[in-house]
Formats: sequence, C-alpha cells, structure tokens
Amino acid sequence: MMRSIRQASAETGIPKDTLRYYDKEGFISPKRHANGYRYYDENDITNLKTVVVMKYAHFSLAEIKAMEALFEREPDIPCSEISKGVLTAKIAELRQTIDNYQKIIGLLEALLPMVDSPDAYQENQARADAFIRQIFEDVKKG
Amino acid sequence: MMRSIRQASAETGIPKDTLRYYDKEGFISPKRHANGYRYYDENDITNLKTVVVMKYAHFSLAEIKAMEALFEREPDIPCSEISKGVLTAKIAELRQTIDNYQKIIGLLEALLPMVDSPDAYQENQARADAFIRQIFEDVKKG
DNA sequence: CTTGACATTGGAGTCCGCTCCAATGTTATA
DNA sequence: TATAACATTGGAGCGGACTCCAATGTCAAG
Repeated sequence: MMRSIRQASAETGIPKDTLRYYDKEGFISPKRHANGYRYYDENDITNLKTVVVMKYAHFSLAEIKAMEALFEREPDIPCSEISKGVLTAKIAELRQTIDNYQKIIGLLEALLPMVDSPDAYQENQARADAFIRQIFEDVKKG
Repeated sequence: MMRSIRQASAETGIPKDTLRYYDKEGFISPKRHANGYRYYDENDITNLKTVVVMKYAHFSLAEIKAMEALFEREPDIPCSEISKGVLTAKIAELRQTIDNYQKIIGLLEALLPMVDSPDAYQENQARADAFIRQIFEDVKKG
C-alpha cells in the first residue's frame, strides 16, 4: 500500500514539510513515482512512527539516525551494538536528569518563601542574596 | 567595588560576550565609565549569580526577566506576585517532567531487549514493530 | 612612545528542527 | 477544459542563547 505525502502525514501526524525535510536530510527517503511524487510504504510508516516515539523519548534526530537497528530491515546485515548503546546511554541520561531536577525542586522550594511575602521582601533580601550566592558556589562546583 | 567586564566574567563564569549580550538585551546593564567601559557593582554581580542559578534551574532568560523580585532592590516598589507565580509554575513543570521521564525510562527498558540480541533480531523485529506502533498510539493520544 | 592587553561597537554566524514561501508541475473532478 | 487540490524544488527565515569577527578606541608598563 502506497501513501502520498499527504496521507503519510495524516497517518503519522508529522507535517508534510517535515517529511520532506527528513527526506532531504537522507533520513527517511521514500521511493518515488514516475512523476517524482514520494510514496511511503509500510516500512516507511513504521519508521516514521518509530521516529515519533523516539522524539517523544527525547532523542535528537542524530541519535535516532544512529540507531540503525530500529530501521534496519535487511536480513543479512547484523544488528550492531550501537542501538543498544544509544538506548542504555539515554536511559542513564534520563535518570541523571531526574536526579538533577529533584535537586532543583528542592532549591526552588527553599527560595520560594523568600519571594513569597511581598511586604517582608526587604527583610528577606539579604537572606535571599546570601542564599543565591551559596547556591551559585554549589552550581559552579558541579 | 567596581569590576571590568573581564573581572565580572571571571567572578561569575559568564563569558564576556554573553555579558555584553545581556546588556544589549536590556537584561543586566551595568553603569559605564566616562570612557564607555562597563563596570559591574555588587548588585550586578549578585544579579548575575542569580541568573547562573536560575539558568541551572532551567529557567529561560524570558522567565528570569519576569521574576523582578529576584533583582528588585528599590525599597518603594512592592514585590509582585509574578515571581512567586513563575517559581511555583516551574516547580510544577519540573515535577511533570520527572513523571514524564519516568514513563519514558519504562518505555526504553521495554524496548531494550528487542534490540539487545543482534542474532535474534529478525525474530524480534515483528514484535518490535508492533511495540512501536502500540507506543505510537499512546504518544499520539497524550 | 611603542607594545600589548584590555575595552567598545554593529553585525554576521551557529545549532537544531523545523516552517514557510514562491514558482512551477500534475492530477482528479465538474 | 477550467479549476482546485494536490505535488515538486531551492532557498529563506525563525527562535533562543549565544559566539565570533573586524574595525576601532583606551590604557598601563617598560
């Protein structure tokens, strides 16, 4: 079954211009009709859906490109370790980000009461400045 | 105490060009010498350190600008509710992001075994495709 | 008084991932 | 056959936050 770019766009939710961009970049390049029109087959659609999922999972296009395993449909080529590596690296990265964000939430919650009471702001200011300078030193170190 | 742009940069870790950029944008604009040189006073330095901390906490420059309370040092102007709002909104946003990332980690961990075994890739492929298409539907909905 | 390290400016370039445009060609329908 | 709704291309623009450059000005040390 062949889809026009319009149909592929409707099915994947990826704008037509973006599909052309992916093609231009040699990322996902569907076959062409005699008239030059792109047509997307089942594999193309699966690959595009994979891209949607991977983008949702905060992979950059470069990272997605690197994971050939997700797109490789040739029986003779063995699936490389790259995909696995990229995947586990991203998992570690997300865990790290979560830890970091939890620290940041703690910081913001500590900052909140210093900004919280408009009338007492003057009194809080020295405290807030000292707090910021303390955090700054922490941020600088790591 | 007055710092040249070079000294302010050294003290805050913010590149000189970036300090000029902040000035150009009317964000943090130090006073000038007669010769036109910028000089940064204590308040400027505290404000710059605040920016470093807020950037670390994933605030955009626009968001940081919005939090006048962090920079306001005039006694007559009451501290607005804006800073508090921006702060609590960011805390909520980070919590949301953490939830989201935890879901994504679950997804990637489920995907991993399908990419994990190079030799069995062909066998896994149909399963991986079906999995991707399932996740795609979930992603599409929310 | 020269040298070198600093400072100034306006403006261009970078990265990423699109997004939009104009000019043009093709196809389906009334 | 006219019109609308598709398709193609190359290339420009965008947003955010810088980053770099060239031309020029200033200043302290030897």
